[in-house]
Amino acid sequence: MKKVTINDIAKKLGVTPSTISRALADNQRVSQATRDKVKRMAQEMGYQPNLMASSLRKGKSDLIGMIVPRINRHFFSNIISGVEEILNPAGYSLLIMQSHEELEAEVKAVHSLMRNRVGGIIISLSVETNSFEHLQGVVDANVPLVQFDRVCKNLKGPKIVNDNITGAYLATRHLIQSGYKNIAHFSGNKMINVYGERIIGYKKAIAEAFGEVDESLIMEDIITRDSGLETIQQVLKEKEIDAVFCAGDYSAFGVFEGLKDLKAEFPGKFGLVGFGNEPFAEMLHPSLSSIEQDGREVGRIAAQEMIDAINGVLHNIERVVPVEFKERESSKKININF
Amino acid sequence: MKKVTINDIAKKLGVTPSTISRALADNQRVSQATRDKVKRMAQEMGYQPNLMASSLRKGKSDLIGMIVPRINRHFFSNIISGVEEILNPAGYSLLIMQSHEELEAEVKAVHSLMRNRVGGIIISLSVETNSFEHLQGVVDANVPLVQFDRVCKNLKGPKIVNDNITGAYLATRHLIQSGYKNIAHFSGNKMINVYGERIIGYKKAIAEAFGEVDESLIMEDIITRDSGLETIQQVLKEKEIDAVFCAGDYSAFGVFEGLKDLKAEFPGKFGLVGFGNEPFAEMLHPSLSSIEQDGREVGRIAAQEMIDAINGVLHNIERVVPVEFKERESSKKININF
DNA sequence: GACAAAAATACAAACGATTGCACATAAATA
DNA sequence: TATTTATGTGCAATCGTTTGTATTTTTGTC
Repeated sequence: MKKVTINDIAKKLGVTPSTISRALADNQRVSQATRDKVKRMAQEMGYQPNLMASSLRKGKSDLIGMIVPRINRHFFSNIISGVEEILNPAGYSLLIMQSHEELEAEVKAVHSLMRNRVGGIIISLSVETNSFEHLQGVVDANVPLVQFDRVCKNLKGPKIVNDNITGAYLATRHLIQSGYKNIAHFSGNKMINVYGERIIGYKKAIAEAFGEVDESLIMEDIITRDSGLETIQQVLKEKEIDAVFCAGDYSAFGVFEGLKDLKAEFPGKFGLVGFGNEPFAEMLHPSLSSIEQDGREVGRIAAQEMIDAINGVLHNIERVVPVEFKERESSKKININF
Repeated sequence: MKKVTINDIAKKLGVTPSTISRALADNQRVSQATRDKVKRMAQEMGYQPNLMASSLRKGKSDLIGMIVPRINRHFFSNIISGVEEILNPAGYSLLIMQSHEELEAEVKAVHSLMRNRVGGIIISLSVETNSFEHLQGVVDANVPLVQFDRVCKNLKGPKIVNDNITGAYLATRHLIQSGYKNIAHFSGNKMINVYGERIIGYKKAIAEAFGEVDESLIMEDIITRDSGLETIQQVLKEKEIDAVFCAGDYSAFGVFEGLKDLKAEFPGKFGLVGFGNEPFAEMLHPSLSSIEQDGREVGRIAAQEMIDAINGVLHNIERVVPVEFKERESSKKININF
């Protein structure tokens, strides 16, 4: 029941462990005949290399750490799939941790990954993350750090982000073209790149159409369903708005619920667009217009950047992945009743 | 930039590495004074233990492998969270892999985890899995194997499953109590425990109410949205049914779409219940009745069983986690029009 | 102050693989 | 035949910890 090692094979074949090691690695220094013999025997004995020993000796592991806010977000689970798609065939395995949007958990996760001597870390920051020593530590330890989606520009290394500006611009422009005039934007914390960029896109579209932007229509820290619901209820009492562009689908759903509760004429008199295109977006009635982010592609690029970095080519660039506007019922043309 | 090891600390403090090792492990054999001194120095030097070296020496790792069909299923991502909740504080990390419902990927994942010398494997089988050598290999290698949800009864070790029979029974009984008489069941592959059990629950409720079961109303291999949609369209042409109990929410959503397309009077003349309570279930209009599975709890139990197994107490039992029926609009009382 | 018992630390061998260097055999050249 | 040059293997150290055993130091007792 004991695990078979390279030494067991060596003994069986009457050669030394070093020959076995080389044979299995297809090293030219051992003859083809021996290589075949060794491989056959390894197979037969059910040998599985001990990657811990190997990594320890080689000083690098084939484990890649990945930290995401939560894995049950459509976008993040797609990214994970994209990363796996590239990394697994290349012989790497993923050590996945969730930060649950908390800085403390993120710091712990980073340390845990470092203790496990991962070959690199792929991360999307938690909303809480406002200090970066834990990540600077990764960089300083010479462990490749690839960031995606929610990134910190001050940290060296590749950053893969969505085209948030264009996405927000398209969403807002579409609402404008549908006839809506007073479009609010429910955003997140604008210090976080993704939300900051979406605000820029929103403003660009508004400015283009109406000349100036009413800053009071931009509301921060509304990314959950509950806050979306509460805010729309509040806002409709105070302001004259006829559409909302939400920086996330969950808050958009909160708005959606609020509108239904208030028996608003929606869609038709009120427009709504989300961001992220969660699976439920198209299932709603009316279906929710949203911005689709290509998570798989983000993941694939992140993985490729990681492999490059491991091989010594660390690109200090930001790669922008295009997004797509999904037009659905929630933002359809305004009903003009004379 | 070099990683600091216990040898570095030892040299700095003028003691041997073994003392450092013991001090950090709070071993009684080293004096309290030395322990404090060592810990302070370790902290100061930014020491992070090399878990690969440690695992190699100890012959066991703190990495736990986890294989799920897909992480973007609400149920599975909840389970992962539940597992993390128990395992992370206990000092273990999760190596997560997806089988994407394919046997080949599952086998590869198992081998990859074994090469990484994980301390144990927590798995839910792919739908394709009909041979079990890869898992028998895990058991034979004395690596704890904890199964959940989709399990193989022939493999030794803990199995954590939902109360599928009761869930299906409740769902079906509710449709009956709502006045529906011809209730079809869209199932999966009945060789898989979860689907087989749901069929049993369905039959039990039907038999209890109507005396006998019309086997032709049980349709297999319908777990995707597309197959749900196609099947309902087909079935409604051929049979007189007024309700469907689906073994999953995705197929239920397919049925949902089909009913809308056909402009069926739904709900009211047609009842529908799903299984799994995906987040979208309550967002639909009409909202979808479903069976809520407590994924977190399943995960917590699986993790606890894993810890027990690692500590030498491998329970060869099946633990059944209760489910909850979520009554919503899609299964509301039938409209009787005289 | 001598001596046993207890406490603290040191020594050294593992864990399983990798790899620079040395060594042997065989083939090629002088 | 002697000598060089490939070619294939073996030797032994190493990666960073852990841990059984040996050794030293401290403490306590008479």
